[in-house]
Amino acid sequence: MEENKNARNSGKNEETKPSLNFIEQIIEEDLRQNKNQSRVHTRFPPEPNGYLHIGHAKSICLNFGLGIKYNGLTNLRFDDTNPLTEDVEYVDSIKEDVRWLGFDWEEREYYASDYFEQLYEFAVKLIKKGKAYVCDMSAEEISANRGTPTRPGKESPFRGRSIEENLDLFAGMRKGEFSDGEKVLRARIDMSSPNMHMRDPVLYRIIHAHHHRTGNDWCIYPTYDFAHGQSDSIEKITHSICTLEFEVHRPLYEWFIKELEIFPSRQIEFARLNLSYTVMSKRKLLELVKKNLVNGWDDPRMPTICGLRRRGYTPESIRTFAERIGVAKRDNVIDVAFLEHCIREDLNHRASRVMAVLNPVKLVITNYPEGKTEEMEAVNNPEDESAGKRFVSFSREIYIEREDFMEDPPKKYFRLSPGNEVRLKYAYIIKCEDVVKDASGNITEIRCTYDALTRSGSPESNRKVKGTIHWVSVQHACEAEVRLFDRLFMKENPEDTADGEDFKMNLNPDSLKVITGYTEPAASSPAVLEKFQFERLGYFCADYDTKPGKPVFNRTVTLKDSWVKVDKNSD
RNA sequence: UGUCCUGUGGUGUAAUUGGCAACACGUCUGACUCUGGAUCAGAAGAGCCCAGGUUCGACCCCUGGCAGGACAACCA
Repeated sequence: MEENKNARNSGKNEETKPSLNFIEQIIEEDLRQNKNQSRVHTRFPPEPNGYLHIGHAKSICLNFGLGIKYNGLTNLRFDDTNPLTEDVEYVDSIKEDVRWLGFDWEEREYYASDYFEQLYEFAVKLIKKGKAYVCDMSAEEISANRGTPTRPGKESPFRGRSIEENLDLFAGMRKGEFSDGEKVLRARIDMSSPNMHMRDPVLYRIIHAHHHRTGNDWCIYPTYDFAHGQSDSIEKITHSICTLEFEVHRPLYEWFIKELEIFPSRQIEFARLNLSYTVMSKRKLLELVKKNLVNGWDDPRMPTICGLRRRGYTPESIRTFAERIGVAKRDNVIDVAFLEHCIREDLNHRASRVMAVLNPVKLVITNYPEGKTEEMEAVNNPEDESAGKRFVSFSREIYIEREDFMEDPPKKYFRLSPGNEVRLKYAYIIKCEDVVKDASGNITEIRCTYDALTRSGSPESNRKVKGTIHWVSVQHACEAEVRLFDRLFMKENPEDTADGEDFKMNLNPDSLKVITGYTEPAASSPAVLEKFQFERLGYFCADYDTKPGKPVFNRTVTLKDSWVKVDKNSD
């Protein structure tokens, strides 16, 4: 007993080996057995019919991460088998996003459409083996005859066609002798299989449409089931990783490998990412875009990669996020707070600090000489000395946040209030002497005095005051448009709607607030996507809409704020 | 009422593959602080879906339940 405990403890202290997720365990077992000549080859296989989102990022990081970890390769393959929904616009954005995330597929950019000829030959092979047939039933008829999960289906009357006839008909399909929907090629498996996907699945359908890569070369297109696994085989993918909903397809995936006698890629399924307060389905995201409920795919409130990028997320933060959420087979919902934690953690180390006042109220230091200006030394990043220092101009009139002043403060309020002292960051300790209000009682000006001995850095500046607040000199302030984002949905699970209601009911009406704020000059002409921490407020990054002299900032995330809790508790 | 998958603190992921549960986020204390940030120290929180069984011993094995999810596009 004692010995066991000691052994365990010492083992823990020596090296806590990062535990392997179940996919890594499978791979390492395969490696141990020297499968595939100990080769690891994965692929990321998006369909170019939409923009990538954070859920895809999980898959990208997983697939490319495995390739890197096991010294293998990872392909980028576009699963472009449906000309009706796909477009080059999407392949371009997908490539950009994968690259931005920091992954490199080198020369291995593949397309399922590149394999159309070979896939066609595979189909012919199946026909010749008597394992596929041309069926003349309509989609509705096929569906009606497929049965239900609990009831077996009925065999197609065309199931018994001769190999010759099937070959001839299939060739005719390719040649364009039939119209859309007139015929399909089906696998001949088992109409009474308990697995719906084994009930003579459709392999090819007729679609007279222009394909973004093959143009009008084809009018028959393979279905997912007949394209995906075979593409894996063609590329000699060792581990074909996909999400859970394809689990029931695996028997079919393996059936094709067996019947076609092709490279046995191994399909492994994992649970897709769900994020609280977020919808992740392409269909729903598309709907938000189409109905202008957001401003496009790259709206900073969107969970798309391009949206997160515009919001101010870094590739590193998304990668560590993807790594830390882990991979398993059980359904999961990750708290967005965790994503936010990852970006804060990253930005904390790399974002330059700057002072900005977003909800300004003027403050006049009555005993400070008019016209005088001082240059206050400020640290660019306390977490990174190499970020250096800068000077911030200080003068008699400054802006502070309205929230940093209260006429009737609660007990634990550390900020400015009548008769109270507070430090102006990098400057002086001031004391509130008076408040000026307009006719309706709104505070228009706060009047203070300063203690000249307390200038930051000076020998006698060490007097302690409870609060430190940020400020911007009125005379030196730079105007900026600032976009404050909040979560897009008010409900933790936006798809959980009362009967008949739509997920859009749960949209947060206040997810975007646009204001004008003041920053110090250091943030007056940011590069696009340049990141800052506005002291005490949060992380912000320059939006694409930034013009010379007209900065636009997006709030990436607020800083953690333990005051809101204190405030709430003091009610 | 078919087949397949899943079921560990609030959330997510672990447990050297049978030795009474760890890490992260979150929460709560306290220290420190010219960001009520960061950092540091610490605490609470699951007894592993349930019931049997095997075993000296089970989160890990067996049996039976229960719960959740996936599957009935010529989408992927």
